[in-house]
Amino acid sequence: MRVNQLHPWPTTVAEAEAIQDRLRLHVELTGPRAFTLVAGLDVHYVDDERLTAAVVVLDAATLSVVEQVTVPGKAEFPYVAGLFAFRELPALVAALERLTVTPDLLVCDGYGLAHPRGFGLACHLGVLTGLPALGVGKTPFVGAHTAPAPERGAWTPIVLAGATVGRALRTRDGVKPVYVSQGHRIDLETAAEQVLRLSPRFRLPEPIRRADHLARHPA
DNA sequence: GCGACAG
DNA sequence: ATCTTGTCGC
Repeated sequence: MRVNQLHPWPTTVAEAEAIQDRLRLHVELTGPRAFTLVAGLDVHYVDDERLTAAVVVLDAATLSVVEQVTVPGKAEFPYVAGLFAFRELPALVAALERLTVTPDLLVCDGYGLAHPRGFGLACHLGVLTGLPALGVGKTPFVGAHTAPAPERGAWTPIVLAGATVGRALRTRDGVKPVYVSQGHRIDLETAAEQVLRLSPRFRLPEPIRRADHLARHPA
């Protein structure tokens, strides 16, 4: 698939934050409610410099693999919480560009709106590609929330500065929740619904599990 | 001011 | 992210 050209790459924290503040204005919080091709994205670090980006496209109805791609790369920015996307974005974009199919939805490993400046990795990837995107975090990051009930499907809002920016969502009975937030062109209800539907068996959505596995064991 | 801080 | 054992439960 085709991805818009990357903006000039930041060298400093201030430049990176300025890019987030500018691109944030392009985020759309509503979009399609159903999808046919869902992509999971993840990165595995070989060492402090080198990494492997993986994208796996699944049939949304059957969860079977339609296409998968890995791309070697390097971390393009130091790790700074809140600027995490700048490490992995170039490699993830390169992987997306190698896809012969265009997914309907990007399921990203990390946050979207639930971010200090409201522009996490899922928003960034969504805006660059123009595709609906959502973020799934494994640990709480920003905002306040209470623990959801222990049953699969239970959820509580994540609130930041008085606004709801995501949901703590239980995808398995008695297992730690995941943290869902909107990336681009999707509403929160749909994002949470998709994460639950894509996680029929394990805590993490199948697209992310597949991408994680592929990134660790490149083809 | 200090510590904590998505992956 | 990663370094890491055994243990419990499906």
